[in-house]
Amino acid sequence: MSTGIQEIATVTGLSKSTVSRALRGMSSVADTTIDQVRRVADELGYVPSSAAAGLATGRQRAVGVVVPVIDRWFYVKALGGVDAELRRAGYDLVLYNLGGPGGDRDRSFRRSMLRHRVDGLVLLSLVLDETERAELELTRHPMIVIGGPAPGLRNVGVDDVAVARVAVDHLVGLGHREIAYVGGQDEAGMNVAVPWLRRDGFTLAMHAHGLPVRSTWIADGRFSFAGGVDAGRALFAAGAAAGAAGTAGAAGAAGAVGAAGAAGAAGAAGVRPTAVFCASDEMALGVVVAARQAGLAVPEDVSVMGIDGHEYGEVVGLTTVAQDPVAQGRAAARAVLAEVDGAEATPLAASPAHLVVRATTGPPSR
Amino acid sequence: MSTGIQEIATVTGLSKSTVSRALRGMSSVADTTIDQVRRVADELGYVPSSAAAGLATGRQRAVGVVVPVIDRWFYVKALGGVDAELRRAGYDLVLYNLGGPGGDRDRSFRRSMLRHRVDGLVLLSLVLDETERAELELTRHPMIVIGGPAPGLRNVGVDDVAVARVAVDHLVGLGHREIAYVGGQDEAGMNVAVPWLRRDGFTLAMHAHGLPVRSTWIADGRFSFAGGVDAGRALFAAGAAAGAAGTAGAAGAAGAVGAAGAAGAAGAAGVRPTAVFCASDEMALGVVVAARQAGLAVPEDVSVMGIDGHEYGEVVGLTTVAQDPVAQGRAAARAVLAEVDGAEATPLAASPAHLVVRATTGPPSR
DNA sequence: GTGAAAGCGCTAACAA
DNA sequence: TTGTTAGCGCTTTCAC
Repeated sequence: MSTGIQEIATVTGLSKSTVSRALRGMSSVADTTIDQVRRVADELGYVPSSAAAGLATGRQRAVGVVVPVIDRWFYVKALGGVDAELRRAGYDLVLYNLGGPGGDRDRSFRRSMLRHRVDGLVLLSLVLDETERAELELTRHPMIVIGGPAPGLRNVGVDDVAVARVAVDHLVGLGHREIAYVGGQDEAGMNVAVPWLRRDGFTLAMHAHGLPVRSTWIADGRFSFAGGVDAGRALFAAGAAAGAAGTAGAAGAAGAVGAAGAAGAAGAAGVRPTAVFCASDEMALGVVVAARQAGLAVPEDVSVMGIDGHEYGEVVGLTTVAQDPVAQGRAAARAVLAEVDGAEATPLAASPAHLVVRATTGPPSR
Repeated sequence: MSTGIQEIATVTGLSKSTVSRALRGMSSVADTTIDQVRRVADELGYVPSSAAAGLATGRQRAVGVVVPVIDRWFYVKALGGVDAELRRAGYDLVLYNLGGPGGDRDRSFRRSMLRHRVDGLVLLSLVLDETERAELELTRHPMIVIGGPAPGLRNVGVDDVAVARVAVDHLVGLGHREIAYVGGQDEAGMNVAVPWLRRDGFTLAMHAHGLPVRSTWIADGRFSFAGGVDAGRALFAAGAAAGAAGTAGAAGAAGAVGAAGAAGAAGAAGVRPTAVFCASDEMALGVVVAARQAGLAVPEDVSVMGIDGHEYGEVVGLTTVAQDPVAQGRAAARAVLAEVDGAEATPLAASPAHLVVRATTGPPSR
């Protein structure tokens, strides 16, 4: 096809090797030679072949990122972080999207999927089964997971149990005792560990404070905005009418957006919680919408908080325990890259997360 | 390193060529041979080398996707669509993220970036300058852009002017005459064409209805949620106090979320628009928040609509002109794939978009 | 239906 | 500092 290293060699009268070295700017080549080669390469419109280089070196200068689905805030952010670090190192990023539960997860994992196209792998929040692990191991690539801990693999991520504790502590510190939890499995994300860890963290923290965890206050928000709305509706169905009249005027603002009929949703019987802790900001945002639809003022009637540090939450004043997925992505990328370069696989520290108190949490009114 | 085609050959007593053919299931190979080869390959844990195959065939079975930034709703969705189609075809997806204005766009475009690692390219909403175009052309890869039309390249995307017209028609049909527009350049997205086209479409449609386009009602929402909030605040600053008292009770719901101080923002002097048309749902969502913060009921005091079909908008009842970025991604991927396979580059039809009337638009109250 | 041999475009010893 | 010589692991004529 097009121009190869050979052409440059003939044009310059140099050998292929020298051209190759010059192109890579190796110090053993005369500066003048380098310049000349570069110039000729430019004139000829030379485009290097990563396949050839890869074949020769055994290094593809690319790392793969496996995501359960892409359209999730956390994955997108983490992907961005991985990407930034790879770009810095001159590595390409090959995206392997499992496409959710509907996607042919099995086939995707067929070892041929990897085909030695990448030198390492970053797995986003997945828990692999034995077969999958085995197939991946087969490629002998450095691997690291972002998100939940995975057996046998190094991982970067926050301490989910601790994060949940921080949230509960905040709420309890404000005076809340009736705290509901919105979590649930992220079916689409196929992430198993994180939801459980956060929920366990919630339960543990509640127990630590001597507070009861009512089963009717553990709602499923499917880790999505819409799921959060649903969970909120269920949670607030019980005492909706009461709260509305009391504070609607005081809040000073009204929003009719999609409010119709919300109060009619079926919900847990009994009293309404004074605070709702959500395992993700997207769900928390949904719960806030549900609260408004149910005629409840936030945080006067009910406090709501999440986990993540989502941009929308910032704009809207959502209290949260913020983590930094971009940094996690970068850290993961650096780790694989280091391992690709032969470094020892040292254990990784938990990523930081910190409480960000904004406008959706406050002391309970009763 | 590990197992190659050769090992399988020696173990089975066949030749490399036959093994190669068998592995690819070519019809010229005996079925029994195919089975045998496959079995041995499995036992040996054989992993094909895409680099070697690529070198030999000149085909990498991978296509590159160039995005200005990844963390934008549209790009993520489109990326998902491209990915789905590529996976179907057994192609890998190499992600080239320009990383926004801060990212070294120039360096990224260096032709060596592409290195023949991919057989084709899908460009998300970018307008390239001459140099960039030239460098990309150099690789002689089939290319297609998603989003705005780009000179000299095929593109898939909605007819932005028409979409804006549909929106304006809807609003005018409802009785609105005082319509504001929230658009602006998406600096991060580095997309030039689309914002202009939508704005032009808005202006054109307004003129067609004989309606005035006030310059103070053309606000910059930076194509983001936060930008939408800012734009909305500016737009609503003028008549905030008046609207609030009138409808707060009627809306039946109150939200205190981050409401403090919004009314104090500087805004355009004069009267408030009765409707706001936003060039994206994210901005529209922001405008809705700003309206609520300004004490305005939606759609009683002001109608708001966007473009996109964002999931959040659905939950929240946002009226919009929905497009399908996933389908656009698929279409683009199919087009490159076809061209990679030698098909003629036939022109692509505009992608469909349709009005989705929900709860944020209604007749004007004055 | 299978084998032999010649590369694909580059890098990497080893010489010079 | 530069050139020579082998491959890297696969596909692909062209024979058999």
